[in-house]
Amino acid sequence: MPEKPYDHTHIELKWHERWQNADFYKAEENSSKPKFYVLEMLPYPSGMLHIGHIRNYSIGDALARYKWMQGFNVLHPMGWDAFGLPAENAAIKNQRPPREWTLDNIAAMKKTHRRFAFSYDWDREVSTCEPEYYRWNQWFFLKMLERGLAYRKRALVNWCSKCATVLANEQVVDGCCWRHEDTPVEQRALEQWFLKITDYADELLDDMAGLEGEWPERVLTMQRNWIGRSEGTEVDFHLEGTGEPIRVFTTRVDTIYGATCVILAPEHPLNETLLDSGVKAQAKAMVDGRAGRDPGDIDKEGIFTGRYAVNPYSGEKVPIWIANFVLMGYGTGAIMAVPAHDERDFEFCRKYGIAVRPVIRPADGPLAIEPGMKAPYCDYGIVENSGQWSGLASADARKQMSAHAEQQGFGKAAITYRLKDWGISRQRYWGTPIPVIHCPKCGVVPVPENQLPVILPDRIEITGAGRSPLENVPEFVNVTCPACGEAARRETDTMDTFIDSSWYFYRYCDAHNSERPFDPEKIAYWFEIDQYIGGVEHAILHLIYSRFFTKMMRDIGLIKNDEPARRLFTQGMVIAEGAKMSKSKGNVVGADVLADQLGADTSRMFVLFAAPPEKEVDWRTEGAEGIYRFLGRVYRFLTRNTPAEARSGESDRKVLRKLHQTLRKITEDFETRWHFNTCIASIMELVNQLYAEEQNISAAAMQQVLETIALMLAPFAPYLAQEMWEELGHDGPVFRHSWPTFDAELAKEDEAEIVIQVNGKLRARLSAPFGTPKEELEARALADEKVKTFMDGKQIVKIITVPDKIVNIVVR
RNA sequence: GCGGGCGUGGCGAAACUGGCAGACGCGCCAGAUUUAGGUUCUGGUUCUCGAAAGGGAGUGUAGGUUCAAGUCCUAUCGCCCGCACCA
Repeated sequence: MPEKPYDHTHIELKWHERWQNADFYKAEENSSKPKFYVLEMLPYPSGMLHIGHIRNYSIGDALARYKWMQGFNVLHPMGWDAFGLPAENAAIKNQRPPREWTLDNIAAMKKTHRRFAFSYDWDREVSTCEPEYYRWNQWFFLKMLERGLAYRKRALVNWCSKCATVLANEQVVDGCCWRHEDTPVEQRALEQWFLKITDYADELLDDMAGLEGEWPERVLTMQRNWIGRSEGTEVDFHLEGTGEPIRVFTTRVDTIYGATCVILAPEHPLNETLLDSGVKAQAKAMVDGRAGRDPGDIDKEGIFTGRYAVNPYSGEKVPIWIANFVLMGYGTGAIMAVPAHDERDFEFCRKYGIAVRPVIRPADGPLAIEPGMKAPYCDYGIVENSGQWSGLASADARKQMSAHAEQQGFGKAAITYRLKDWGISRQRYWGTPIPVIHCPKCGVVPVPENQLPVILPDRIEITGAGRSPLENVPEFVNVTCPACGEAARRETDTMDTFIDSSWYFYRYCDAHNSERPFDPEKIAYWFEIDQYIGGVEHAILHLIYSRFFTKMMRDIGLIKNDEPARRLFTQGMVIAEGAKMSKSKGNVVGADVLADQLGADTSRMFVLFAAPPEKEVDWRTEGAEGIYRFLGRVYRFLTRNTPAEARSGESDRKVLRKLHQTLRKITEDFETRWHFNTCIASIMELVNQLYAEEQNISAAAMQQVLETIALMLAPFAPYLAQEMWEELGHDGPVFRHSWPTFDAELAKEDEAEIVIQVNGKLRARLSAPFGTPKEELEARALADEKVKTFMDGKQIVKIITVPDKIVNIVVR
């Protein structure tokens, strides 16, 4: 048969239309099948088409198709995309989300998402921009409010002047906004809504033990650090004169006899009364000087307050300082400085001439007192010069001294977390409105459940003035109080969109439920997620929030699982122009162009071929032609060999062996490593061999090989695979066909190739049947002419033989 | 400073359990087809000595273990990521 040229545009358009119009790929759920849940992408309002996600698409996509062909029920949030239609498709490609939030852009976005949510044929979709999704976000909020898990307080918050909104701690990167990396975050005092994620700090930490081995170690470590649990003691020093307590937190109460001053954070509340106005200004300057700077670059600075505090253990009077290295956000915002045993305290006290007094000695040495010491001394050992605790080991002293503080009422053992409650108030237009009403008489009143969802007004003006644009919409703001009926104001803050992503994957299981967020029975069927795929960049934001939400939903009785995802895979990012490809940077052009020029199959497969999925890749398109060429080679080979011609078949054995070896490699890789780059390489090898043996393959073998190639390509290049499937005389979707099984016997080589080494260097090879005895292999090796020349005049010391593999002759 | 990871051709990479380093692709070189270019097909392509056969060296660097090391161990240099005055 004459071959046809590979016309990707024709093929992709043809199947695009067929897939869109028919209910070709309608989800099919069968309780007798195993389930498999792939999640690889967050439904950010603007995230759908994001190039940074092309790797997710490709990985999760290929995996989902494979699992589907294996006979699993697959729930895949991208709906039909999972079964063929890539996001880079022309039909939706122009709906790139707007970068600047103008009214027009928001209108466009709503349109995009409406279309996205309703246009495809899979009934599990959900869009976080939809009113129904607002309803359930708000419903969760009210549940948390009932349980005291949501609360409002005036707090110093992170503020990005470019976003004109508040940011969560997790959204502050190097002191700057995560979306504007050059804009230092300011601190402002505002009334804010918080979720009490700290209630779950211990559980979030402890349950990580069960994720060990299933989640990347790196992610678990990051979460542990983020939660930052540390055990210590809270102790009240007393302000000299008034006796007012100054509570400090320390992990080393055993060193308290070495405390030579107390240091407060510059924003510590006590400063209000402690400092005169000149010093207050200096304290303010300290706070400002710290913003947006790398802690390593900031010199320690302090100011003596002129006041003193009394050590409750020793009764000693020590000076009170304020210093820029003490953080209000951690512990109590006040510390005792023990310069002899802490590096930072040491540096500070040396600078300001404050006494350094060791109280710990090594277990096997004396207490060293060197006036000119250059560094803090001996971490753990025996406590000395510490009243009744002298002579105890550090650890014992810590316990006993904590207990003492509690008995005497001036302190207690305490656990401190770095994790803070999650500030969710945003002054944006596009988040879920927080469903409460502020009534002058009744205070904060929740919106009754039957009035949900509170939806956003259409007519708004974006001011960027640092107040929610909703405040300028009277018909939104002015309401009557649900409790007393008097005039009241609606809350104008909206929720952090990380709320959406914290539970969206549950909603995928039951997207059209109008009674509840989802049906618990459906969740019980699908959850936990078997395999979650996402970028490392979510290690502490999304992946802590969603774990928190899961535990919260369990506690309100909706679900049974403690954790959202059993296994997590973090894929590498796509880097362009030295930076992570991201929608806020706008450096996301490449893949669209590539898909236009070479097609969706090529761009998808190219990304998979570039590197293993956990690795970062630099986005570059040189080399994409290689993939295009390969797909063309496959297609041309197919079309000139269908129907297959009658030929000798003398290469059948060889070709089928290669076929089954390839199939084995891909099958095993899908089960374990997902190194699709090598899968694709092995298909290329197979095709190269087909070209070489083309004239000697029988018709039956040809048909079998081509069908198997179509099936093997289906996860990677769905359009071409589908086209091949049709050319080979099959109806229906190629994904409906089960994944082919490899035959280990057919994959086996006839003979083993034995490598002959002399002193570890390759000198010859020979072929021998599998299982040839050692002695025979050695005899044949020694008889080899080449080997003889290298042994010439030397003594054989020993011979190491690994059957079917290697003979190493050691000579001297 | 603490924690994690990575260093392999001109480039992306492969080598999964210690057993042939560089699969596969890009790029480059040559040949065939073509009026030519492009496409396609075939062959070559780590470095180095050699006309060739063939030899030698080679996985950041220096040691070590082993019959055998890209892979294991020790030290060291470089790069990347995360955390960080966290008391």
